[in-house]
Amino acid sequence: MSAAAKTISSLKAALENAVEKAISQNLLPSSELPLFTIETPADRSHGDLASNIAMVSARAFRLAPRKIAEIITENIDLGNTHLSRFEIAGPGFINFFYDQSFYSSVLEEIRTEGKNYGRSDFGKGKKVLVEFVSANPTGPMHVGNARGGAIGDSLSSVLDAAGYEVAREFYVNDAGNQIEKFATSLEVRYLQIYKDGIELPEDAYHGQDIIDHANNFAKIHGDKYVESSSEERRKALVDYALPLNIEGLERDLMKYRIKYDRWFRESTLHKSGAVQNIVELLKEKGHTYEKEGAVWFKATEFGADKDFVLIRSNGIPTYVVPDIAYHYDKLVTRGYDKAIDVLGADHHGYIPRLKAALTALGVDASRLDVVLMQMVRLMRDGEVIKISKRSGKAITLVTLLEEIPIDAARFFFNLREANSHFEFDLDLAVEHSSQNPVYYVQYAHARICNIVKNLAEENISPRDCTSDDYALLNAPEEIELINKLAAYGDEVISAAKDYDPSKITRYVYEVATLFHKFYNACRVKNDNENLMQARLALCLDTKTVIANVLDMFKINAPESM
RNA sequence: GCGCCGGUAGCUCAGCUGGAUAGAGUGACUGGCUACGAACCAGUAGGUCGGGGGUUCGAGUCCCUCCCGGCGCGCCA
Repeated sequence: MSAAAKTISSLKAALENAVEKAISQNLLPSSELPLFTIETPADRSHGDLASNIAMVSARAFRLAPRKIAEIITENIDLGNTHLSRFEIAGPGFINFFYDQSFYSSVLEEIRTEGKNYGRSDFGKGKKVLVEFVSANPTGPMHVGNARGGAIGDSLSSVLDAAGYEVAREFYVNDAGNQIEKFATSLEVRYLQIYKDGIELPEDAYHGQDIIDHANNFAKIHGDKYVESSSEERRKALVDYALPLNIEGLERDLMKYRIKYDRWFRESTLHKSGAVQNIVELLKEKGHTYEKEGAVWFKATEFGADKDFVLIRSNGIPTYVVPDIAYHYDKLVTRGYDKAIDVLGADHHGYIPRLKAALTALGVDASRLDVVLMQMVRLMRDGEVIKISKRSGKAITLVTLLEEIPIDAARFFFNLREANSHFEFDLDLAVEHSSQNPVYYVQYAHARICNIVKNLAEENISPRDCTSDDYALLNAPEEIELINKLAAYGDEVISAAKDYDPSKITRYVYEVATLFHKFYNACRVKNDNENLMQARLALCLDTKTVIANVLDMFKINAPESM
């Protein structure tokens, strides 16, 4: 447990003991203590930690909050809490202040833990499967996938740091209707090379990539498939193009520094009979009925807003069935404790259905969590770029990554919480990339490396510091920076709890801000050797925290820039 | 029509399970390199937290209602 977390839990115990003691001495009436909080006030003049214990218990003890606060503080024992001073303020807050031992222990902790600083066993090794991007292999990825990729990959890393056993997975939709559409599109484009008057259907894929596939296919096989059966032709085209597309997805995501533990093929669920099995299971349990030749699932009995079709009247399952089978596979067959899906907000209506089906199958649906991601609005020249899949004119992930640095893309797409509507300004990301917040953070890291280098050239190297050395760090800029570094472990846990890795992006930005302020206010190199070493230690600890975050998010932490 | 998400400074967004004077970046204006990198820092200006009710010691945060924007509501995926 980090020094910060330890202090909070010991303070909580001290407050509870003080109340107990006061009750036993009849200073407070015997009554149950309501839930109270301990938090870090926004304004540090209100202490390092503040509790509302006196205010929330005013009713229970039938005393004025400030009076209760007095009684509690008269009976509190702050030994071993890293807190020495307190004051009663405002409507009845009790504000506590760290003593010097707190700062020393934080700095010492970071120095010893190094790369492990911030990691915890909060998740207790629970197995979680994070599925993200899972773009259709029928075409290139778009900007929305860039956001999904950054969020999913970063979330996985955060969960890992918080003590979960994490696997990353990409679900490949290599079966079903969209593959048929893919086949149709390829077929038309191929035939168009040799014949006139063949139109591409409105709802087919209109992108240039389909035309390229058809042309390349024709270069290899010529007109061999023009006169063959449509079935044969479509199969040959899909067998040619689909693997290329899947390889492309893998390659492009790798370029984006995303490496999956597994690429899970939808087709394996069909081959293994898992899809059919789901329908059979639901039928056996009596959760289905037939209507107009189709098989329906009684989803309303399991919390969904309406029933839905499992097997169409033409005998083909709807897309939901393989999805149910896939999640059943994650949670039951493979036994993950949690399945987390990062999905676009346009899928939100389908989540209750999926959960209803899992419930009907006897799976605890709360084991499936969904991180909904709002759409990205792409801006250029102050105007929204409309994403049109039909025309194939969407900005692809590859194009985007050619235009902006990977570091910037990963940082930028993980800067805003998933569930917020997000505007991506291409002009800013491309033309003014030096203003991108990622450079601000990287610059802090590079600055520290530079300080260390300069001192080394003067034969000054870091040594172990004593608590007396650390005690010299008492400028407001120094104290604030240490406080921020101390909070890292809790920030990771909080981000893991909320499935919100963007909190850590914002956190590391704040660390950089406080470092830059410190840098401008306090010179590391100075005449007081002890102070210089203490500041050097603070620099190195800051570097550790920044590097840990950037490594976690697979963003470069440069020594110079 | 029903459901989900959002509406906080000119713009883009934070605001932890309701807590003390609502924050940051960016844009505007003003300062700071003969000192460890100015890709930085300091300062000024800018707010009826979409509107209106309610809950309580206390509301940007919870409840109700209305307005505006995005997305869903298929035998598409």
